Order: sequence, then structure tokens, then C-alpha cells
Amino acid sequence: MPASPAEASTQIDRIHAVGARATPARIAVLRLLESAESALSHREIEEALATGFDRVTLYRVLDWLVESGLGHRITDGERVFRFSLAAPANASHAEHAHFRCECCGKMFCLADIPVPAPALPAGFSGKAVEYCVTGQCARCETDVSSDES
Amino acid sequence: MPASPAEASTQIDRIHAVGARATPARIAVLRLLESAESALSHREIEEALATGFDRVTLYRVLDWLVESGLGHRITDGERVFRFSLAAPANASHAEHAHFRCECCGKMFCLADIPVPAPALPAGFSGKAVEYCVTGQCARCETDVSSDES
DNA sequence: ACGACACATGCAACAAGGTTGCAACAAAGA
DNA sequence: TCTTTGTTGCAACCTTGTTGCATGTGTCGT
Ligand SMILES: [Mn+2]
Ligand SMILES: [Mn+2]
Ligand SMILES: [Zn+2]
Ligand SMILES: [Zn+2]
Repeated sequence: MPASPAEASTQIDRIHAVGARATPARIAVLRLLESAESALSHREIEEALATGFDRVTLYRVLDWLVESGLGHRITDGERVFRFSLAAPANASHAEHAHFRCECCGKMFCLADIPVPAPALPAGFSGKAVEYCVTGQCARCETDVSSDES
Repeated sequence: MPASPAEASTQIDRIHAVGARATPARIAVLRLLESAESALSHREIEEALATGFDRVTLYRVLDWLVESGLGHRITDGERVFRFSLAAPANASHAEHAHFRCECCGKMFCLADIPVPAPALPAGFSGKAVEYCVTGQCARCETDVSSDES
């Protein structure tokens, strides 16, 4: 089933809104991230998009995503970058906490949980804060508890 | 100037205390991290230790450092691990905040700043928290301000 | 002091994630 | 439709970190 034209044009508008060209790779990545429940790595995106976009093209789309402000990049603590969409159009992408599941490896944006403000030593000036919790996500938790021996 | 024997024996004792063999590479890394003001990457350690320890040996020493509990590892958000010593012998290495300077790239352990406890959504269970602030460190701040045009 | 043994080291090869240079290509606007 | 300028694909490369295996060495018992 091909993507509905209406859905695609939503993404095209978003791309044009930041003054960029709407290319198939960008549209596909936007659509994928839109439907993702967790932040995705380059690898995951490459696999989800069965279409044969070149590795480098995807890297460049992801760079563009972040630079244009349409998405943001986080590091998952295991040396890989993960990407998700910024808050849809309206609010500026407020700083928020992240959660990484050690079981399934997924990375969640906890948009509801505010990041506590830092208290820095004298002379230090902070700009951004990264707050990431690791543990088990809701799904993995239930999977484990229903797997009693 | 060669390392004082007294200094070296301090490191040797620490290594023996965790039931490990005191090798030149381990002693050198411990001594270096002891005197470091910020968490060091493998690369930085390799360069600081002019001695020709093999790349892999240093990686293994760093792995051992963390596994033995003598040190801890953090990710600096740019896909590299950094290492620093755990609190010297006495207290267990409590969770603490980190600061990464965007200017000089150094990573500081803010041992005094406690990490705020997370409030997670239902079903999620957290184990560890990573709290890292990025900005400008005290030194870079003064360097910039004394560089007025 | 000596020897045995377990553990640590060096080397080479490998792996994953990401970047760069450049020629060919295609959105967007005229 | 044409032109322009930004984007793509490909090949090569880089950085960080890991693995296998033969050789070397710290430690402990004697
Ligand atoms: Mn996020
Ligand atoms: Mn630390
Ligand atoms: Zn999970
Ligand atoms: Zn600095």
C-alpha cells in the first residue's frame, strides 16, 4: 500500500516551512519518525525504510533534520545517535528527559517529565542539560513478569 | 623526572586491594587519572602517556578500571567514552552530575551536585540516571572574557 | 631466589558508526 | 521547458572500540 498523498503532503509542507527541498528521503524519514514510539537510530531507520536509500543519504537527512530544527538528536549511551521529531510545529522543543530500556534497547522521549535545573559551580555556565534514565520500559517489564518459571 | 616510588606504591596498593596485578600500564593510568582535573578519553590517555603502551592494552586497562570499581565510565555525547577515578577508597561512587565544556571539550565530574531523582511514567522502572550539563567551563569562560575586541 | 601458572600484553585483523569528495541528478522557481 | 542550486549515490576513509592468539610477566608457593 503506497503512502496516502494527503499524509505525504503534510510532510512536504513541513519541509517547505523550513525552506528546504522536499525529497523522497526526507519525506520518508519524517513519516517514519512521526509514527515511531521511540527515538530511532540510523540503523533502525535504514531497516524500517526498506527502500534503498543510500546509507550516506540517510545520514545527511538526519543531519539536516537536526539543523533545520525539525528533529533532535540524542546519544543513547552506547555510542549511537538516535533521532526523533521535535514537538510538532507549535511549541519550541523544550528540554525533556529520556529513557533508555536496557532490555529492548529502545529510547523514549519523556516529554512530560521536566528536566531539573542544574546548580553549577562558580564560573561554569550551562546551556543545555541532558537527563537520561536507564532501566526497563513498560513493555519489557510486563514481558518479564508474564514469563515466570 | 621519574615518578617517585612512594607515589607509585600508592597505586600498587590500590590495585592489590581489588585483587588485581599491578602492571605498568595500570599504574600509569591510575596515576594519570589521579592528577586529571577532568574525565579523560582513551585518546587523551594514550597521548598523555607518552610511553608506548599498546592501544588495546589501554582499552583493556580502562575496562578493568570500571569492572574493578576503581573508576567509572561516562559517555560524552560525542560517541566517546571518558574515564575518571571513583571516589578515593572511602565512599561508594554515588551518582553525580557531569559537565561537558563545548569550548575545550573537557568533561568534569560534579561530585557535589546530586542527581535529581526521576519521576517515571507508569510501568517504567529506572535503575541509573545520567545527568550531564553542557556549556562553558570556568577556564574557558575567563579566556573568552579576557579576549574582548 | 626459583619456577609454575594465571593473567596481562602486543599485534593483526575486524566491526560498527559516521564523514568526506566528487560527479551525476532532480526540486523549485522562472 | 530551462536553469540553478541543493541533493543523491558511490567509493573511500576515519574514529572508536573489540576479538583471537601467541608471547611475556606479575604473583605466589616453595
Ligand atoms: Mn527527546
Ligand atoms: Mn563522574
Ligand atoms: Zn524495553
Ligand atoms: Zn572549557
